Amino acid sequence: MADPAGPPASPQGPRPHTGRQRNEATRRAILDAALRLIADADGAPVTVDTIAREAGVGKQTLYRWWPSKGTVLLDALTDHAEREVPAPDTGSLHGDLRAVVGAVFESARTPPTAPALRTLVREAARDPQLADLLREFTQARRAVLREVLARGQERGDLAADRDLDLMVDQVYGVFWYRFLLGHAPLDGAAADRLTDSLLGEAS
Amino acid sequence: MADPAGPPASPQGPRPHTGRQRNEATRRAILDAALRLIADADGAPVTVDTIAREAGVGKQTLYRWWPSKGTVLLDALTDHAEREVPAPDTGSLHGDLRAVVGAVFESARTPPTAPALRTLVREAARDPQLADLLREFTQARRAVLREVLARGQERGDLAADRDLDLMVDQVYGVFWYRFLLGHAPLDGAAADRLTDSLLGEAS
DNA sequence: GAGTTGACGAGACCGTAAGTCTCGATAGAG
DNA sequence: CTCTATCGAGACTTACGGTCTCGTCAACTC
Repeated sequence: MADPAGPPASPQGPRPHTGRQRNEATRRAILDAALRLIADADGAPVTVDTIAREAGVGKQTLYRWWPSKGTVLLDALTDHAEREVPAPDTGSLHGDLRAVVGAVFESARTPPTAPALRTLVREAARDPQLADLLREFTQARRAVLREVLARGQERGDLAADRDLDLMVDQVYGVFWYRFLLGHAPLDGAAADRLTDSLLGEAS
Repeated sequence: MADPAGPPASPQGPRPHTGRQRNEATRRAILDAALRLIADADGAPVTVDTIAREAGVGKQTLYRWWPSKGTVLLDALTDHAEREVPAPDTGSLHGDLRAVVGAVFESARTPPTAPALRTLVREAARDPQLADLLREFTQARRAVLREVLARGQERGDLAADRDLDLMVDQVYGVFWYRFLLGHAPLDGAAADRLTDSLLGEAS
């Protein structure tokens, strides 16, 4: 009751906050350093000590705000990447599908996203918690693709008995497979052919 | 993996081999222990010390014959798995493709292959040399699938302009994607639908 | 302004696991 | 019998994620 000038929207807090406050510049420095290192070392492991030193920060500062190294890396990536994935609307299923596939493929070619993703997947192989977060991160992108397919099915551009989840997995399966192995390109031509293949249209 | 001491057909060898010889039982014990541990701990990391202790063997004995932990694991898996992958011949492209896809999917359900593969991929994420070996291991299986598709294309069951490499990647992409994420089944029904999807046949 | 509180940089410290080194014992070849 | 390479055992080194401590410093309260 004795806090009339306190922060608003905090009717429950027994004590709002005293003491030194979090330094935003420090947060940025850590995220920037992480992204820089993650992008430079393509796939190579990035250590916590390196991030802290690069950011000019103590390790404890890092662990005060993030529970693990993986969450820092993921935060650094998502902070840079767009959280929103716009669903295309070109009027035709073929056009929409081609747009989404192209956008997915494109994301793997623009640094620093590509090397960062590679590093992140490497880390996720050892860190189950990070693997969950990464799944959640990709969920939005999967949902957009599935939405496009469902719309096409409603309009009758896609057979009613097609397995949409399988089609989504065909796109993301090819994407990750080629992205991680690097044995075949993920360019526009590949996007064209995959789109045609999925819709049963031999070009 | 390492068998440089071939007594015959060695006109160049300055000294054939003196001293105590390699104990075959020891080799088997290591491989068996590795496979057992790899299968039990589904995806969980398997340490070198554990393998050595389980096999009743010194660590140095292990490192005398294998250059790294990953190669031991891969050797344990390939020693168990069939190196030869028979190409099916059902007479029709659809039948052959369905058979290969089904076999690929099936391999992920029979222990100890499935958990071993999972562990191996985890290790490969950190060990580039193991990643190469794993790629080489899967190469034979990819080749079989591509062969089936090429045969179908020659017979005219598949449009001449279809991208066979992309089709192979669709199969293995879906396989690995679902195998590692586990968000969707890899059963016979999925194999049916994937086969139909690839051949443009709405069932 | 004085005092309290919590963030800060720095770095010692711990646990774990891959890989190396050493040692005494042992087994096959000559 | 001797020479040499393998064996089991385990100490040791290195690397890294994560924790703990310490002295300092900034923001908020009284």
